[in-house]
Amino acid sequence: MGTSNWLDDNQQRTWRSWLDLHAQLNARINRQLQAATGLSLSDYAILVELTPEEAEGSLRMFELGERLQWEKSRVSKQVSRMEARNLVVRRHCADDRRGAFVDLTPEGRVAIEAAAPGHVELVRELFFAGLSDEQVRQLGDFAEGVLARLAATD
Amino acid sequence: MGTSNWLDDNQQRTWRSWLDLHAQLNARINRQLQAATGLSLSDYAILVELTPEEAEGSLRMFELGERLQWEKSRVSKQVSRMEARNLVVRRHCADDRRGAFVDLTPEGRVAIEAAAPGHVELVRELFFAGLSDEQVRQLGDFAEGVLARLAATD
DNA sequence: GGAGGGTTGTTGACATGGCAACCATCGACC
DNA sequence: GGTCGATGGTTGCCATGTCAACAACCCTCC
Repeated sequence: MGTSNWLDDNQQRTWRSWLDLHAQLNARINRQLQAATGLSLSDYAILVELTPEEAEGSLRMFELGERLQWEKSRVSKQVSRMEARNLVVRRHCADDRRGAFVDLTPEGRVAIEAAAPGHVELVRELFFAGLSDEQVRQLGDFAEGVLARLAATD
Repeated sequence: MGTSNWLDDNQQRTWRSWLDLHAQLNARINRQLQAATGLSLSDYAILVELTPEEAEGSLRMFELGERLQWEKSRVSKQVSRMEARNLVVRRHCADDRRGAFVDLTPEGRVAIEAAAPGHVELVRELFFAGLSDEQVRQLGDFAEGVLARLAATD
């Protein structure tokens, strides 16, 4: 238990706007993405994981789960939905017969490449506007600090 | 369209950890709250709005919606769920026969008062740990800045 | 005084996410 | 080579949130 048992006004204000910020920003980005490309943020997240060169358009389910920090059931359902829309395909894994790969389809690649510029633009415009490199770094440090504490307390 | 069409490494890292942070922190806080008190974050949010003195334990539906920036259907359903658990009650509004008040019940007040300390403690521990007043202020300014931009672009 | 447009709130259909139970398989160890 | 705990993945159930349609009511303006 800390010294004081409450948040001071400053913290209160920051916490409130922080919560608010997340809700608003998320909603806005989701809507933009949905309207412009038909993708949800979750679709986008999966596709982003599958595009880097080292992934070669293919990852195991559990790898997706680890990278995104998603529950395995969430990954499974998300992939099912995306498979139904031809954005990805499941492929059996020879080494481990329980396992499954998720492959990016050509349609999936087209979709992410079409979606990325507008999405990134919006993020830059709303989130990074007017921040100096130094401020961006501080924000990143802060976020990583909290994440570290989250991981530490498990 | 900005000069560059992508995020630099610094921004990339910050954006990633920001997204991650939110997902993790939210999940953690929700679990703690749920486990310790049986309340969800949404329950908590509603109760918090109803407790300040100026509210006197009673607000109109639409006021709740405005303060929390929630869709009206979300408010409606959330209140229904909470009413079923005796945390709040709906009350007819005499002035406007379409309207409804939401009143905090004694059970609701007990619940929020029991939940608050542990919740706040966790927030302080995870989020504010090690931040100076000045850093807290900067964080708040940043959040409010983004919110202002969100509001401005509507 | 009533027509029309904006509010307030509810509902239903649907998409999403968490949790727990489950199945199949793997791998280590005896 | 069989047993057992851990791992990878799917499924069902439930809670939550969005959107669109609706119903009831308010208010303004003619």
